[in-house]
Amino acid sequence: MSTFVGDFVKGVVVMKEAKISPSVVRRLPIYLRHVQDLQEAGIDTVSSKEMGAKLDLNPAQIRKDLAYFGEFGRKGVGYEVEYLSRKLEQILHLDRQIHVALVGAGHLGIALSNYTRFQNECISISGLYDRAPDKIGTQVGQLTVLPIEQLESDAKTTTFTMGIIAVPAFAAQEVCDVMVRCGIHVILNFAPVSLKVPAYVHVRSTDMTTELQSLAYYIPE
Amino acid sequence: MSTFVGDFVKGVVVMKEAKISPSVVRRLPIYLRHVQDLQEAGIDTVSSKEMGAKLDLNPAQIRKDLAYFGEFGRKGVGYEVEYLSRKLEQILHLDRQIHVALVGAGHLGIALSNYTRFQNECISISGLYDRAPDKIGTQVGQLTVLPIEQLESDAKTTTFTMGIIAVPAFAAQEVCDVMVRCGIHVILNFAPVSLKVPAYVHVRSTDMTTELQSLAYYIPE
DNA sequence: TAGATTGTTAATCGATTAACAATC
DNA sequence: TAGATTGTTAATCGATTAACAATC
Repeated sequence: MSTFVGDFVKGVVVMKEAKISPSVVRRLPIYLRHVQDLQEAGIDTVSSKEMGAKLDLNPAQIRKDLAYFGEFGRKGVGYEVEYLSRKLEQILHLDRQIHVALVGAGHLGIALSNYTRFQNECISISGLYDRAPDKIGTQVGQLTVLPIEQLESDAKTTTFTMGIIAVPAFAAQEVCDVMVRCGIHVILNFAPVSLKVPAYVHVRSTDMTTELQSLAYYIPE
Repeated sequence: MSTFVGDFVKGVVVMKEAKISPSVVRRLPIYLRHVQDLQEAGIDTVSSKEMGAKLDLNPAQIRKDLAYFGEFGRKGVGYEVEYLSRKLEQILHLDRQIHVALVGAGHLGIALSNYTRFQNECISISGLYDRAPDKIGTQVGQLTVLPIEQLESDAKTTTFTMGIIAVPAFAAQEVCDVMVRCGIHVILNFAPVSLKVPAYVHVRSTDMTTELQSLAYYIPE
């Protein structure tokens, strides 16, 4: 059973799913990939113990994570691989096409657009934008780099559900604002700035420099 | 004052710095970047309150994080920007040259090697390796793609202190093993596998697909 | 039936935030 | 001096792990 919390909105009880913690959500794709691998290998049942050993995670944590979304396993048996895979896809919204708007056609942007093209069927970069005149019009895979001004009008015909920001720090907030105006409420930001967004927008920031610098801490003397 | 823990090794008291939590370490580069920005803007003092507002972090957290490493601030005044910047560089080992071995000259590898070249002075990709014969010998920036077999011998002349794995999942563990044999004890892994390493090796794994898929969870219905 | 494994509650561990004495 | 801000302890919050009844 999933956990529910009741909410009162203007006298009407609105049932809303309990907020799942970010740490749990970030593990879901790891589970998904693993059961997909198992599926390909023709294995049709897996226990939390086996998954834990392979993924280097605590079996109790895996069971607890999955149990937030339903009762997917069978006691004494484990999880049916195909069923779990399908359920995880549903939970992660990977059962539909996800159109991503990518702004920034520099090295990183190009790598990202090539990368996602090969890795995901359902997540695809559907628009690649930049500001630099020398980049606009160039071809990246099957995409043509478009002027950033065009994003807002494109968003009227293509339903972008995710945005990726791959521009320099100074331009990131502006790009972010455009995305929010376009109705993009989920954003992956590679610029080293903390973006200001309305509460309903979900931003994750990550950047190479921060990553490398924090790892440098662990270099032995 | 930094916190110390005493350890008994063969009857001799060895003072060892208390292990700093990963969450703290990951915030340090964010502080560093901010004070570097302030320095460039000619500002010479900053309070935890001001930093918190800008970086979207709790001021108490910033003070506590910094206090693990020493008393860097002045009560009633704040932190001296230049001093804090220098201290953070020391803590993160960014006061020395860091040679990175990058394995995998695909789109991601190329983007990374271009990226780090522009962003960091002290962290530099000093060797770029791949297995594919059609990639070996090609030029990426000022680097020539070398055969992966050469990494072990190169490691005898260049002291690689970090490794980046940008190869497909199936090849990642093997590359990781080579790095560990080369004395590389800090590894950033972009392949979607959980790598098995000896306890003294520090690995951080991140990958685009997992990142995008977990974000997809937040797409509104 | 006996062994295995889930779903879930309770216990533990770790990280964040609040509060405040010390002091610039 | 009065106001500001640190460093640090205590309180809170959240995430992980252990334990176990239920049951396949």
